This record gives sequence, structure tokens and C-alpha cells, in this order.
Amino acid sequence: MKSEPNVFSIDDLAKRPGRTEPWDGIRNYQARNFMRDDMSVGDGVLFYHSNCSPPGIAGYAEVAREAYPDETQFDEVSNYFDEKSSHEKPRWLNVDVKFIRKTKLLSLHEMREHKKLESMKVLQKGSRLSITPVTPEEWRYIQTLI
DNA sequence: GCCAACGTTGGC
DNA sequence: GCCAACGTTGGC
Repeated sequence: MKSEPNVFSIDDLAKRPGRTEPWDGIRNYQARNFMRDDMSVGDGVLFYHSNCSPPGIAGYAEVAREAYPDETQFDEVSNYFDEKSSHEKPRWLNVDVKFIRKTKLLSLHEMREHKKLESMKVLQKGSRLSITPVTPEEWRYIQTLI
């Protein structure tokens, strides 16, 4: 899961009450569907710092609550407000994410040097999704690196 | 700041 | 349903 560290970093997550935070503000259907369909409580999360220097995986987290309506879509003063959404028919969802631990940064550059990671969705050309799946093989290999 | 690669919107 | 215009992401 990508986050811009100047907006919300792995350190910010560690400081939240219960070390847990709703992963709100997702306004892309594919990313929403990953949360809705493919993420369960206890699933591992790679916390990726994007739009920074250097970008890369900065820590481990886990899914702490399955997908539920994203409150920010109903908040008129929020940047994430969606006037086409309603409590009756919420359009956007989020999971809760819980801090596990920080890691040595596994930079994007370094990730690209590992052949066993070349299939990762997040490394594909043009990949812009802020949430992408990781295979068990990719997960296990990354654990040998950080 | 640039820009490639997407996703979304809306006229037709 | 097509597709041009526009907006966003995020590495560089």
C-alpha cells in the first residue's frame, strides 16, 4: 500500500492510537476492489513510501479491519468528499491498517535489481495503483531482504 | 517541474 | 459505445 510520507508515513502510523488507522481517501475503483474483495483481517501489508526520495518499502503493517464505508466521502469539508455518494449507497470503502514494524528501506531501485521481484504489480510499467496485490512468493522473498 | 501512463468525464 | 479532453499519479 502506497502512501506519501510527507502526508502519512510509517512513523505516523506507529504514533496513531492503537497504532491503527483507516486507509481512507482511496478514490480508484480497482484499489477499492482490492480492499473489498481481497483483503482480510490479519493479512500482511507492505507499507510503501511514494513520491519521495528514495521511494520504497518502509515497513510492515497488517489489515486490522475488513473494508467498510470511508467516512471522508460524507464529509463536505474533506478533500475526499463525494457528492454522488450516500450513507445508503456508499461508493468508497477503506480497511484499517495496523503498524507492525519499520524496516530498513527497500528502495524501488533495489527492488528492480531482484529478478524474483520483477513480476510485482507495483513494479510494472505504468502502474499507478496505490494498492496492489503481492503473491506469497514475492512476500517470502521480500522477507529475506528486510 | 516534466511527462508517461493511466483513469474519468461527457458530448455525440 | 466511442473517444477527445482533462485530471491524477508518481518516478525522475
